[in-house]
Amino acid sequence: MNNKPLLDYINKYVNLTIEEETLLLSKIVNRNYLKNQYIVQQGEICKSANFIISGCTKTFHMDLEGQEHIVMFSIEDWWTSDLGSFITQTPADFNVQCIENTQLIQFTFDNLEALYKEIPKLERLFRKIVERAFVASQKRIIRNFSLTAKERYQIFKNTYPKIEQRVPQYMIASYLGVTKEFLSKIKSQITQNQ
Amino acid sequence: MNNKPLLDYINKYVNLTIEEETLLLSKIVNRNYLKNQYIVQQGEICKSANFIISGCTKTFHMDLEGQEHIVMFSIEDWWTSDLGSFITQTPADFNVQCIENTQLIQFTFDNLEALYKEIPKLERLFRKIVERAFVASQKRIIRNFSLTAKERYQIFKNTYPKIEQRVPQYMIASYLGVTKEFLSKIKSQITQNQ
DNA sequence: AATAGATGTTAATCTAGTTTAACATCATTT
DNA sequence: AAATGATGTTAAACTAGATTAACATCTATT
Repeated sequence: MNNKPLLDYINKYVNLTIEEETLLLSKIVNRNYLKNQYIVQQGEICKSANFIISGCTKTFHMDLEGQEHIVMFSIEDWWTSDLGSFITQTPADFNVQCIENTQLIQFTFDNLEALYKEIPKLERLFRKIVERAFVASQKRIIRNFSLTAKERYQIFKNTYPKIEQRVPQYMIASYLGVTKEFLSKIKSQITQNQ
Repeated sequence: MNNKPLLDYINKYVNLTIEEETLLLSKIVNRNYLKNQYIVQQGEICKSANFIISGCTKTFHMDLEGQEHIVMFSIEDWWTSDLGSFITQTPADFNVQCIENTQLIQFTFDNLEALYKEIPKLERLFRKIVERAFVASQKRIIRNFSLTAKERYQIFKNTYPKIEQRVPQYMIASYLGVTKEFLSKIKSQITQNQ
């Protein structure tokens, strides 16, 4: 049970007393997933908000043609979930699947609601988490309509160099919203110009 | 000073005492904007969260080529702001401009922070507002990559019939992420098939 | 009522990104 | 070491949507 990364993370936003920490830890579940396992499946209600201790996940939507569209990769010290489904307790639009063996800490919806009542300042913490998720979502929309695929790739590479190393090219293509063939073309264009 | 729509709205999420209502009303500003005036300008820090009493606004990003990309229209009983800029108090990515004369209620960043301290349950209210904004943002991302322009137009028409009547076609094209010429083509395709 | 400016349509040409398909490379299993 | 499957590359033909440009319609102002 390695809960330190979570407590360190929370302490960046709000200060908990020892009693509050103990209460919080009593409401979480530590869980391990194997590579390729699903944490959330599209169509089911997302039952937990998950803080990653180790590993890597992809969050993707599968459209009516059966095509995967990745919206996010998550690694250590990040959250992963279908936050929209979790928040509204309605069927998920996204799948969250492990692309490495992944160890995480889960907050169920009911436990989190109970925690809000007992530790109101967590309301502030989760407001800030949702705010950050919202800002990231908005920035992604802007990038998608105002930049070319090549520009988006370069920003991705600079912003998440660790992730670029860690996940296969065809998943990065899906994240960027292009085919793997076109990403291959972009990469050869970039290496030719330097 | 017509503050009733705001109080009705808030009461759907949290119950305020008379004293809390009075305190809250002391921290807001009522303001009128004329058609074409800007509530937020890209590059400036967004100073207020705005609740619309009457009127209509568009929220758009201007890219490096000078092209407008509308991400949202807002009408009565909705919020309008560059929420990302407001939350983080960093330069706005978006412009918010009135497309009709617009009457709104403004919360400044500092006043809202003060209100959180004095009325902690407002933390819950604004968590929920941000959650809803986040969900809408995610749904828009999914629509943009999994649907064609024609499908997106039909969803827009069904979801916001009032707005479709109220704003010019070229703004709807910008919202959908296509040129006004292509939207015109889509519309003639639709009318031909019925 | 005439002019100007804002909005909408149609049609031809163009392009960023897709599709298909053939082949290359690498790791894992038998 | 051979076979299988997962990943990556290249190139040709194709398409959704953009661009350009000419014209139509509708206001609002003088």
